This record gives sequence, structure tokens and C-alpha cells, in this order.
Amino acid sequence: MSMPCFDELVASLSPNGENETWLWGQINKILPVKVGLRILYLLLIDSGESIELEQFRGRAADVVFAFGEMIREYEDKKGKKRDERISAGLPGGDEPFKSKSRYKNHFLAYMRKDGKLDGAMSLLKLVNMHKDTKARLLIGMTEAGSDFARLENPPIDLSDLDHSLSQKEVEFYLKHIQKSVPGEFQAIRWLLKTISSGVTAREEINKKLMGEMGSAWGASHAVIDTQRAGLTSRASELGLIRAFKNGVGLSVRYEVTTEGKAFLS
DNA sequence: TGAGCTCGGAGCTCGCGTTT
DNA sequence: AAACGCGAGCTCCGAGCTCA
Repeated sequence: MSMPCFDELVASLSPNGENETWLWGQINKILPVKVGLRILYLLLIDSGESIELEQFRGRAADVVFAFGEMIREYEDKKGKKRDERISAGLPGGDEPFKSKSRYKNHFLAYMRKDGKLDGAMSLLKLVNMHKDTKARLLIGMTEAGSDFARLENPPIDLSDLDHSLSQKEVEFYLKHIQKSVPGEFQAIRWLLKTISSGVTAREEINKKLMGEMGSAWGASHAVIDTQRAGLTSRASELGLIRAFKNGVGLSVRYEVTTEGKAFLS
């Protein structure tokens, strides 16, 4: 299926161009997107080019909920700390309905009443949607989505619950956003450059972000905070930055990793 | 006019440092 | 060594808007 263009995405409702429109900050992990994408890929082997959106969303939420619980159980048993867990963002907990619904809307995909596409899968142009002649809403994969879905993934394919993404998946993601999702590409470059220049603490990054993008976005402090948190979380999952605590105080600082430096150059 | 939807923020939990 | 406090990361609630 062809890629959705920027105008078809909910992101286009912001007054800024595609380069300045970052992924919404609550999309803070890539693994939940990858798992959903693999499920869609498998469903499409039987169904052809597209499948009914709600059928996919229901099935994916159920499977990923079980997957998330299984990973959490492993992490609990190992006594893993918050920043070592790969289960963040996956649905789970004792309110399955709410958690699945959040997963479906943030990490999977849906079409708003106004026809704009929302959800990480759509915003990253890994899927596309259309209505058939009977007004049924169908979802299919773009070529990039299908390529990304097929790549071997540590927890899904190797039962490796300590790593969320393989090196190949990281490389694919970065190449893909460079080519097709310029807002996310620019956001990650902005963050790496910012940290490289010595702006390494949470509030300093917020301040710089507010100064440079705040007025264009019309963003409150809370929105800046959300965007910053999501971006640092994604960049860290991709292995481009690392958080550390320097001796005194609690506050975290970030540094650009070797991989991050390679990406910048 | 009220049911459903969207956006953005409120607030929870965890873990670590500090205080008593 | 227990209690406290706070930063960080994450979850999901709900005010206000839209649309039937």
C-alpha cells in the first residue's frame, strides 16, 4: 500500500511544516510499534493487501497484552530496574480494557472522524488506511512497514527479553525516518546536537526546546516536557543517547553514545 | 442536548539520596 | 535503618469541544 502523505496525517493539523512537526511525545517507545506491525504482517499473509482496521486492532491488543505481561513477569523475577525494562509502553496491568485502548490509539493506528490518520504506525508511515466501497475501514502496510515488520526482533524471535530492538532494526528505523519521516529525523538530530553542545540536563533541554520551538508550536511547559520526555526515551531505546547520574544529586544527565555520534556525522 | 472524541495535563509508582 | 522527599518515567483521566 502507498505511504500516507503528510497532509493525510493528524500531524498536519499543526501550523508547522513536516520538518518541524515532531512525533507526539507520548509515543515514547518503538518496540510497541514493532510488535503491532509484526502482528499486522502475519494477519496480512492470510488476508491479502488489507484487513479491517478494528479486526486488526482487537487482535493486536490481545496478543500484545499477553506479550507485555510475559515480559513484565520476566523483568519482575529478575528484579530489573525501571530503565532496564523493555516492557514500557506495552499494554498490561489490572485494567486491561483501558490499557489496551491506550495502546491501540497511541501505538497502533486509527482514523479520526475528520479522516486524518493518527497513531504511531500511521505517523511513522508504516501503514496506510482507506475505506472500501462498503465504507469499511481497512488497514494495510506500506513497503517500509512490511520491511520493518520482517526484520528479526530480539524478544519476538529470539526470546531475548533483555533487548528491545536489534542493530538492524535500529539502522532501518533511522534510514526510514531520514527518507520518509523528516519531523522525527530532525527531532533526533536536534536532541543529539543539543546534548553534544553541553545541554545535558532535563530542565536545560526543556528550556532550549521552549526557546527554539515553543512559540512556533504554541506549546505550554507541559507539552514541551512531554515532547522532551518522549524524544529522549526513543533516542535512548535506539542506543543514540545514554542517561547517567553524576555523583551529587539525583538529576539525570544525558550523553551521546558512539552510535549517536556516528548518526550525527 | 448529550454522547463520543480529542488533547493535553494530572498524578501515580519506582528508586535513590537525604534526614532523623 | 526507617522515614521522608523528590526526580524521572509512565499511565490514563477528564474538561471542553464536536457532531449527530
